[in-house]
Amino acid sequence: MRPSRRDELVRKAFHVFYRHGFHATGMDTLVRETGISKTTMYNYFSTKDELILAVLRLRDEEFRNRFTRRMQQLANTPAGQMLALFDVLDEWFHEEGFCGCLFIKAGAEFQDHSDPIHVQAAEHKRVLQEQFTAMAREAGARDPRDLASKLMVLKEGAIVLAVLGNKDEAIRNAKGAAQLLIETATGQQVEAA
Amino acid sequence: MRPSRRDELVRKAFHVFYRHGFHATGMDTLVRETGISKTTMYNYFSTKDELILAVLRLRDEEFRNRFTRRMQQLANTPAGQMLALFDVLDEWFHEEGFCGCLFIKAGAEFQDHSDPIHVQAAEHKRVLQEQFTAMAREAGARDPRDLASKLMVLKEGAIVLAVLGNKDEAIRNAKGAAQLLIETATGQQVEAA
DNA sequence: GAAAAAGATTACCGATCAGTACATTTACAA
DNA sequence: TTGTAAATGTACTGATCGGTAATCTTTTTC
Repeated sequence: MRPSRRDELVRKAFHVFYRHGFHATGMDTLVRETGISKTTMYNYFSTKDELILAVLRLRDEEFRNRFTRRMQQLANTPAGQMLALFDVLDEWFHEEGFCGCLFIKAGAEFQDHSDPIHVQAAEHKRVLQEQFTAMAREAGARDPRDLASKLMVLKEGAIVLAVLGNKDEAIRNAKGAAQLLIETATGQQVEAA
Repeated sequence: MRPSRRDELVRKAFHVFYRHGFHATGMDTLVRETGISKTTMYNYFSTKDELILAVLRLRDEEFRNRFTRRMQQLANTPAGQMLALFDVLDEWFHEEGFCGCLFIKAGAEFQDHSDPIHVQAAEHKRVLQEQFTAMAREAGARDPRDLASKLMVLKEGAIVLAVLGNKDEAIRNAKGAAQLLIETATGQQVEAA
């Protein structure tokens, strides 16, 4: 049981689900796009939902790792790193193939709150918010959870409007609002990169 | 050609699409849920996509009417009315059957930017932002479009986190951030209702 | 080099997909 | 009362849905 083949499936399935949606993508489409036979898929995952869950888990880990690492690269101070979230978002928005947040899509397509896929999507947001809360605490915010939650609101809003509106306007306004919030919450000036 | 029957179809189709998604809802499901025969449906709309477009148009009009009217009811000053957006959102979040924004879902399920359904969803956000811009101008904001866009970001973010996280936390933080933004942009104090 | 594990191939299952054909019923207007 | 159009029920199309079974080929492992 090589893990590489399974990872390859999950990674390619992510791209198809991300671009075309979960319900709109059939297993036969995945066979065609990935070149992996259906038998092999169902050896690794007994249902389509389990494959989707595996895709969400992989994306969750990679997405959070990438964002936190890049935020730390772009600024020195904790407060600056929080603001840099919106520069990382900016980079992401302008990548080729960007079409929104996989977890927002998952939450939208699997609305039932008891559905494991919905739960997994919600979990991603919860963990991310906890990471932001830790950063806000480091930055000396009066109410770290409060600041982190407000930045989360700005982040999700920016993503939605990047898809349905103007990327640059969305990120500019989200970042502007974030700067005001961070400065108000920490009492320190933060320079926009 | 009575318009009431067609409206009834669109209205009931909205509820099913809203709750279960577009791709996940088949035309046979709509027949079962609405009690309207498939033949009648295809008399009014020649494709499923056209029905979806009609649903979006109806929802767009009713949603914007309701929100602007309720915002005006809840506050007297223009600035207060803008902040009241988040009280109206709060009411909406706690309605039975709330499960997010139909236009965010439409934009997520129909990702192609040239798809008429995606265009229609984006148009809803654009018109709403124009309405907010007019209100921000009335409220004396230095840069009305800037304030309106920032409030849009907060609104969309609150909706996403109301679905995938905690409704009360989302609305509390969005409103708190909005108050700071409105006061900064207009230079006047705004009381939270 | 042989056993065994993994993958591919192909064909298939019943159910559902969007959409259509057609004959029947309802409702309203002349 | 009759003519007409809207609305209906039923049955159907070919395609696709998620998932399975059996057979064959490749790769790994001892």
